Amino acid sequence: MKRTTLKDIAIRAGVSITTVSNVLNKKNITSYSEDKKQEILRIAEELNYETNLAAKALVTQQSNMIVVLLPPYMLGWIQESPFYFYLISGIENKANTMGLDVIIKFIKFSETVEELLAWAKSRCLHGIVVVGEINKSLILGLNKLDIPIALVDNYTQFKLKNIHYINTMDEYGGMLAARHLMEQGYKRLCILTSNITEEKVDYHRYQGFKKAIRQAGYEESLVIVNTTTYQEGYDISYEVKTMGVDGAFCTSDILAIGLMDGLTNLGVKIPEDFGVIGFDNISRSKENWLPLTTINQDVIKKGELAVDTLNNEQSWGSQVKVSVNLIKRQTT
Amino acid sequence: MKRTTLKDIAIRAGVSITTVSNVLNKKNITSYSEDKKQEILRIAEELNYETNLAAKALVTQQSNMIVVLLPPYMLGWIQESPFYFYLISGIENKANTMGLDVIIKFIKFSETVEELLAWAKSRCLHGIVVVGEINKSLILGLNKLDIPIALVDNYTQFKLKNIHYINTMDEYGGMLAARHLMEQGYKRLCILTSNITEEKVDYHRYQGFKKAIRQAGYEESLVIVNTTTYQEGYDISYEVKTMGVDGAFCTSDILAIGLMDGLTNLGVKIPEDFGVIGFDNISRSKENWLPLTTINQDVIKKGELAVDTLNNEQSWGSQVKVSVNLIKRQTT
DNA sequence: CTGAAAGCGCTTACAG
DNA sequence: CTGAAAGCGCTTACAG
Repeated sequence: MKRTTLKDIAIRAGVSITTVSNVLNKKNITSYSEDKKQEILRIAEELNYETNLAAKALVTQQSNMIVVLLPPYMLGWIQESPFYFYLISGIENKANTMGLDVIIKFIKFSETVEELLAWAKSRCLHGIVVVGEINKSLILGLNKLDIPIALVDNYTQFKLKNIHYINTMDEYGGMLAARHLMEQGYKRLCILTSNITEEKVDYHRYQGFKKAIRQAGYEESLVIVNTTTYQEGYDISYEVKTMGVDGAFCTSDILAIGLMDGLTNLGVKIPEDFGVIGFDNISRSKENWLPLTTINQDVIKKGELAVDTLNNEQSWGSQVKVSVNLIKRQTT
Repeated sequence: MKRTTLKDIAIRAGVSITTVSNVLNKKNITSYSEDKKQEILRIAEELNYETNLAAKALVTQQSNMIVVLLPPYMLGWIQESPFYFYLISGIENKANTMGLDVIIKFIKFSETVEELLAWAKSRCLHGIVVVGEINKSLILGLNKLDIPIALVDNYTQFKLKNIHYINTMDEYGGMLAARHLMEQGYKRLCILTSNITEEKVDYHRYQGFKKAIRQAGYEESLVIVNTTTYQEGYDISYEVKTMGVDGAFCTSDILAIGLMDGLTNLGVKIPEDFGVIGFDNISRSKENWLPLTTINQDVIKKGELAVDTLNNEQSWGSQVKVSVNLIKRQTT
């Protein structure tokens, strides 16, 4: 079953390939008679014509594909929540409305920057969405390809052509969390976070939390975990219990749930004796034996925004920030 | 920055494009002198050459891309677990080792079969992986494209060229669940499942469960839920409690966890008074306030197998079945 | 207003 | 052993 080409249609319609291409691509072209246009459309339909996108890509130098690059640590994390799946669905959804397809690529630990760049180059991508923290030289390398890049949840500060940032109001979220805990009467607060360096999302959540606490004249304790996972939260619960604090802000929901299960197991009553608040509002935070108070962010929207900014030259080097809000449930 | 082409290399090396193409593509071609080969490779490297995959696709009629098609109901489900994200990572991982890229596509409710077929046709796909239940006419339509299709967790029975099935040993898993419940001393068992029709995964889990129960001379009760979600499990718990049963097999882990939280909330003691077993072994079943006994399946492997079978003409129309095993935790 | 022709970058018979 | 040439299916100046 050979596929129909423009030539087939042209022959059948008794016109040139140029004409067929024009009619098919430029919906409101006026230079052809309505009759001729209808006839060509009819034949295309009849012959079941579909553009060969590879051919189109070759001549236009544009593949109509974007790629979502997921850093290696992501595979360990998806275990924790379908969070990034939502992000991807947002990306895919928006991309589709723009006639773009999305390739998904999990970066392997064994993959070198060069290999990745070679790959990206060969695909003539329309854009790249990078999720989370990623090798800086990779960003710089990708940037040399001269195609738009959207960095989601990434706090590097490249003020470059083609580079866009999509973030959450992490700092504000941290403040909301601190204020809520204080409002609920908790007095000795701690924050559980992963290693904090300036370029991490958790750092900004921590900064907001700290500011609000200090403003109120309180002190905060800092607890560093390796990764913000259920297991880490659970395992650290004994330490937290013995610290003499009565409230905790965890930089991810799954960490908060682990902590809360651990504390409960140690006989700590939540929310009576101890308040817990998370961040993200993953579905599990609601669907849990004790629904979790958390900071909500719209991750699907983040995905959509990422695709949007790709074509927006105005936003080169600048950050788009998605808003957050507090969702009070039963752990505070 | 114009990209390097074969022509650029050919000129620099003083050979023909054909020669360059041959050297670059056929690693162990012998017809050229080692010196010349090295020289061409060196120049390619120096000029930072990368194949233009669009051009290659055009001439070979093959894009080196596969697509993962996710049915519309999937978006509601991912909420429940990162289960399908794992599947995709398995697919992506295997595909990458074969030099294939994977496009991800969430089918929208508003999308017609025709639109989908038109899209698939235009992309010159190397293969299609379909996840879950999907419109039969879509399968048939895709099949007309004459490219390999792997159906994962799909129980239709098309014995056609290019059609492959990847399933789990669902029936056997159901049997394991029933036997385990009985061994643990539970006597009046029920199964919670979504609507059971022959072409659904849950149907087969139910069949296995029923068989084992009947073999043992017991009777089973059947509880139908709309979707196998946490909320449904939680909401049905009162009904289950009043049914006079002392054990339940839920066809998904998340449903089991919902049921168990609901029952616990009603004062039912698990596992003392009531046993619960799930299916899938999602990460949450382990990382839970009360770890869930469940039937484990290797979903990453399923993804890898799906890609594998794509190129295997032997398996047209036949089913590959991934094994399962019981994981005893604290709910039985 | 319409179409012949060049060209996108590659692969692959085929001729020398 | 090597390369000129055709061709994959499309778009787009440009000429008539």
